[in-house]
Amino acid sequence: MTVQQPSASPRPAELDAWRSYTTVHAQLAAHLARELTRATGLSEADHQILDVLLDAPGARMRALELRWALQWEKSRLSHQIARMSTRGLLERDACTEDARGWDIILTAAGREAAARARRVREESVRRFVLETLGAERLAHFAEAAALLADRLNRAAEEDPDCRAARAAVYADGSG
Amino acid sequence: MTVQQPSASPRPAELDAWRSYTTVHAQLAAHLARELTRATGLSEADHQILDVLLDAPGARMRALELRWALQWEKSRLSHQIARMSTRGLLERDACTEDARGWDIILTAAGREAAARARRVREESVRRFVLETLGAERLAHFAEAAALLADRLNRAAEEDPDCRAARAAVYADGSG
DNA sequence: CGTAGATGGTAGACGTATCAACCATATCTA
DNA sequence: TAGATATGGTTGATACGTCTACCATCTACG
Repeated sequence: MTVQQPSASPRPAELDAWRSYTTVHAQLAAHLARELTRATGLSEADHQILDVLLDAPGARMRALELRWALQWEKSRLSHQIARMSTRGLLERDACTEDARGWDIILTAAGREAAARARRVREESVRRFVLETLGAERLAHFAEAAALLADRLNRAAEEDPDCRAARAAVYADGSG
Repeated sequence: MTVQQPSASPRPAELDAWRSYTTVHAQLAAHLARELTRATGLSEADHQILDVLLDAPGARMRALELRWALQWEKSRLSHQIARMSTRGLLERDACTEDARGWDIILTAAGREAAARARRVREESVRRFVLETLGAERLAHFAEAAALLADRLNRAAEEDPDCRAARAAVYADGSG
């Protein structure tokens, strides 16, 4: 019979699932970012950098390592660090092992902001994500994320021009 | 005994799961956006607008409806529409039902770009997401997204100041 | 050694996202 | 009907992300 639908497209259900998923994800991310900003004055990007540095020995880390941890482009990191250091959250220091590189260090203010931001974010994630999905579903998410990370790494190998996923991705769930 | 770990924090596993998930999601999104841009010259934002309009009757829709569908802030949509109309992808037309509003219409070029972008994106999602996760796991994603959407709507009701999720969210999986 | 290529990081330009302030129209209420 | 308030949309400032080009240093290989 092949009933042709008037104007609606015959979109596969899977793609609709993907679309609704991405929409909700964007909203959730926006909401969490807004909560963070209201509570701490920090942007999402600020928080990500601070949070990684907070766990680094001596609150110090090479820019390169930061890039690996966050999977950011080098230009993005460079700009972000420049902005944050003018705000006194971190400092650059010469890197001994490679004269091209820099060590990034949390200032006292940065350390405090990082700790505060972490608390706020943990609270938000607990309240919005954990409570809603439960630990089990969240674990499924992480599992799926690991699969996708593998896929991205494979793509990066096949197409070296694709910088999206060049280094190993932090998604194996074991730190 | 209480063996205190040297410098590593006692982060709950769930929060690590969340972090690795968000990192991978960001990477995947970046990768898909890059594929789209390379193939069509369109940004992710362009694509989202075009894709919604493509299914609208007459390829015409009120800006307000676009905002609902995409869950964007009005300022964001306004800027984006301004940019896209200078590129000839869409046009504004007076709205008959409310003199404050505007109808947004795809131009011929916009319609073509929208169709092309949709094909490219579907290809990418199929190749990266569907193939990797499988339909079942993706359905779980959509299901989880629906839960999160409910949670966001609830938050929006409780706190009217939170514009993040004011209107109904497209996440019930049934269009 | 010395040169060629790769790599860490920076700089500027441009597109994009958010916030706050604003204008015009709509709606509600006295 | 008039005034108060809410709402659709625009504007400008600012922060953010990406791209391209670039500089300095490192590494390989002659």
